[in-house]
Amino acid sequence: MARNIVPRKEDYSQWYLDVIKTAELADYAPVRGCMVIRPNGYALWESIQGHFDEAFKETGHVNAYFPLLIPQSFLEKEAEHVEGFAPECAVVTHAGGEELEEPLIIRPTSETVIGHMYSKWVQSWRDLPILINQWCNVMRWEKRSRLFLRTSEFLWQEGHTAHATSEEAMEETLKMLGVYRDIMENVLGLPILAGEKSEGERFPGADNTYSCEAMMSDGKALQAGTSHFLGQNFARAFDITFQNREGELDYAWTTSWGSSTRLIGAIVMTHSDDDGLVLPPRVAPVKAVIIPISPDQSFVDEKLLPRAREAAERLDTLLSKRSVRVDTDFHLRPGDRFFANLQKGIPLRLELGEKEFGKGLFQAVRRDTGERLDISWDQVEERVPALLEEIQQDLFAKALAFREKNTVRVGDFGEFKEVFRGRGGFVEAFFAGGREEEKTIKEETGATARCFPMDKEERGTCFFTGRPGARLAVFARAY
RNA sequence: CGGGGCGUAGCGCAGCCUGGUUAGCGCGCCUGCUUCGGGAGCAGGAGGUCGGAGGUUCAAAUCCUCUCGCCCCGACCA
Repeated sequence: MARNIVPRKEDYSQWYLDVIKTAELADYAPVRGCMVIRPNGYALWESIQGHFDEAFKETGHVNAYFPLLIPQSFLEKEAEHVEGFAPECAVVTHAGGEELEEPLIIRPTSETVIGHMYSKWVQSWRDLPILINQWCNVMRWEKRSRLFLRTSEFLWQEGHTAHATSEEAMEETLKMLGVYRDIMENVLGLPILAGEKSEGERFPGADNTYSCEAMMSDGKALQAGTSHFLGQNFARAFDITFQNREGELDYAWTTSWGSSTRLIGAIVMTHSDDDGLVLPPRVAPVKAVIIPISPDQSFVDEKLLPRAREAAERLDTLLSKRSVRVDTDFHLRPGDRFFANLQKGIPLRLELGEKEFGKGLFQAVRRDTGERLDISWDQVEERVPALLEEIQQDLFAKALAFREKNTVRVGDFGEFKEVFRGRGGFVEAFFAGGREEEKTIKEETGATARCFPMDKEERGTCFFTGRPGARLAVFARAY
């Protein structure tokens, strides 16, 4: 058992912080609420980025970069938007030794600047659609921060598109939600509940918000990505107009969608255990580590290392570059070496000691289950990728089974409250309430409506208002 | 922003109430020897303006005032 990590059952949030610390994903920055993403954490982010970026480009989007500073007046152009973001904005009032004529907001999101630019770029229906994404940092001043889940500055990706018709914009909104879901499930191993947000949880300025909701191993929900149908709200505010085929002037329809470094928190809280980080192979920057081990250093240098390096090279060409590491931390004792690799979440360890060398094999140890199995040298190229794939599938299946086990359907508020008096999890219930009802529910139980899942388009009697024909919603306490 | 707690070595803490040698302990770190297939043992060593400022006093980590910061619990949030 790890002695530098508090067990999950004892103190979940301390466990979360300990896992991040021992895996060296991040550290606290000198500025309150900010974090330093350490090399291991950043490599993970780069891996996540790579998968998303590829998918965005596959679906016709291009990358661009818009400025960090936004004129304060821009934010004020969309009433709901400013109301939603003003409390958490950091404002630059001085620069060059003088007070600025107009304060500049450090972007909490970029709808406004991008809207401003789109109005310049769009004149005709021929200029549409515009499909732009940007990778950047944003700042939302948080009262209470937690590494990766909620920090004042975070890294993310924000897609901003403009379309000629409402239908096309809605199609885009849902398409990107699907892209998120696909990568989150198939690469990050996070079972996703994709659906529409309730009125109270909607993005400020959006007509409709859709989200990907994941369940963490403490039963709480985490919003892993959002996709917004902005209607013509921002087009009106920023005058994004175009002449349509009929020669009439019309407002464009826009969307925006984002996912952030919060995903790293989601990965940690979905797969990790009391020994530390566990990473799904497809997202793990290092997928396997070969550990040559022997008290006899000359045997290591002459026999084990060459064998380890050769296997690593063969696997690298098969998997992806630099995805198989050879552990050369010989200054550490064996136990330390095993633990160091274990706690960093590397999916597969391949141990190569004198015993294995004599038999012409590696002893493979799965990070997720601890299961050991021998792999002979000539089968490495076949069995390692297969094993990694198996781990990927198993992690997803395990997370999905956990979510299902912790999801219950309730029919009235009494049952509802009962669930959240206990361990929580996801609660399915028909719901027809609005902002006020959501507020009451949150006050009494701590739970909020996460989404109306798209896979479950059922109707029934609202558990709270008793109205008929209510949509099925999922409630949970959320991060 | 309200309620509670805490700032002493890289980390975790003791000492403070009742002021008085050179401010301790554990982990970590450094050096050496022995170990080495599952977080080693022994020996030696480095490391502190006790969060900051002011005050009381012959004397302050300790008492007083102010201040800054952090953590936890609530309200707000990707």
